[in-house]
Amino acid sequence: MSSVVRSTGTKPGCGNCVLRSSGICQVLIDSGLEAARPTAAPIRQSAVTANSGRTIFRRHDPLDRIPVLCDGWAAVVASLSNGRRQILSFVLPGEFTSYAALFDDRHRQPVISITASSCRCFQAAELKHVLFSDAGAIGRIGAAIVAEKQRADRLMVDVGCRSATGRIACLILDLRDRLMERNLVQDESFEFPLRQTDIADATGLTPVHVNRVLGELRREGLIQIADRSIRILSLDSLQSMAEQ
Amino acid sequence: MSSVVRSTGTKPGCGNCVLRSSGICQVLIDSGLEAARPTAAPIRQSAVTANSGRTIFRRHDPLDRIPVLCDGWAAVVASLSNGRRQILSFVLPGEFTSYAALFDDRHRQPVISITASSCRCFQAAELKHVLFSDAGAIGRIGAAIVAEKQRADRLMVDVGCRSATGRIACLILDLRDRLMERNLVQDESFEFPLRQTDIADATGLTPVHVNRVLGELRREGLIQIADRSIRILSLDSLQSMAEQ
DNA sequence: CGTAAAATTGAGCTGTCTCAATCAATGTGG
DNA sequence: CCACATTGATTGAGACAGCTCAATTTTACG
Repeated sequence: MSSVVRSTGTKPGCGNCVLRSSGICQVLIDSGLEAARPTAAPIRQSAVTANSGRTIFRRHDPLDRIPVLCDGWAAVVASLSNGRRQILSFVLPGEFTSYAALFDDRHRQPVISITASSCRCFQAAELKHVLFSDAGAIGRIGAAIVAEKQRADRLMVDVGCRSATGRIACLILDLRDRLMERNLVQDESFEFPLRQTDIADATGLTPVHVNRVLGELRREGLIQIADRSIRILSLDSLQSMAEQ
Repeated sequence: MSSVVRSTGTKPGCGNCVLRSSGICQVLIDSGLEAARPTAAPIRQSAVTANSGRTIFRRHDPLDRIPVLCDGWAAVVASLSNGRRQILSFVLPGEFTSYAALFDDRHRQPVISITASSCRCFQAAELKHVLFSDAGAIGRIGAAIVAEKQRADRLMVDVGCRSATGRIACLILDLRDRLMERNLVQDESFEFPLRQTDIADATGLTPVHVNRVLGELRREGLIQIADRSIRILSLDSLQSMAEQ
């Protein structure tokens, strides 16, 4: 079972940390967690790293430290008694697992690592104090909460209303857009470490069916997947498939 | 298209308003919007009423006034270009359409009335000032945000992982639980004004199929629907159907 | 090089959808 | 107060998207 997680004390140790390039990051930086506030005492923090496919946080784990994903991809999942899983959201570098964490005292859903990943875990009380005492930060957090809500709504619409092809195309395009904001898309190509079972769990489909749809998209020359990354060969076509 | 809405100026005029019996209501009351704070200036507010099946708020309508549903049921919906609709949430008396409204400047999704309904619309700036300046209120709002998120996650899991019967059973049980908190369930019977198309749009199913499933549940003696209300005849059985 | 995990492919099945018709309930205007 | 119109519920028959089970190939990795 091994929620094998290695805590490295108070040394963050984010390797090629992309925190700086994200929206949240701006909130944290502007709030003075980083260089912008070198003289003030930094918020106490610890680090957590995990290999791929591990449980980083369990359901009901206390949220006295609020994690921000530094490196790697993670996912918030919910499991059902009938054995099925639903991926509620993918967490990209520089993101909170959910903004609800800022208002909660424990994780409501397990968080798993898609790739090897590392988090910074900020002392909850101190983080909230910094974030909520600055009007500018509150505004940015509000915007981020709204963005998270919109993403969740979009996923809901996808799974509720779209065909298998549409759901998968939407997922790819959604990830593309999010990574684009972070400058992690080059020439319509970006990291794509998801297993087909992950896609299945996120879209409410079967791994076998995901495979067939991806094969179809590949055969039609819309996408190319290799080496844990994807290239969109025909954005227009993919967007029109996403409508369905 | 008639987003036919009648604004009644600054007189609330909630008939048999159940605002007091809800969780949010407590926030508002405790924050001094009502009797608890009779001497201070009340937050300026207006009222909006709508017949059933109308658009109460359109996408992109400004959120300079934040609505709280006083009477009736409403729903937040998203429509797709392919003609399908997804109901993102049902709004019960005493609830915000979404807590994201507190951080946003306009409605992101249309809100429609399921039954004839009425809202109080609080001046956004004043409401936020009252809510965010009181530590106790912030705590309660945080709890409500978490609860809303959990409900959205649960819906996501339902639509992503469950059979048609499971989704419908979950929907019924979810509404029951929410109404129970407000003391609106008597003897396992409660108001249930949803059309079968509403259930279909909320569960990602077809109205025809919803009809067949409801018929099955009725024939098996689990539920009884009549007169816009429902009675759960066998809670245990319904809960076990909900697992699927 | 060997083993395990992931991807791929095939064949058959079924839950849900589509199309279409009928019936019941609820207004609505004359 | 009735004839009619409209909306919602119900039922049937057939189609198909996506699922299940199972085998095979490819990839990743120690």
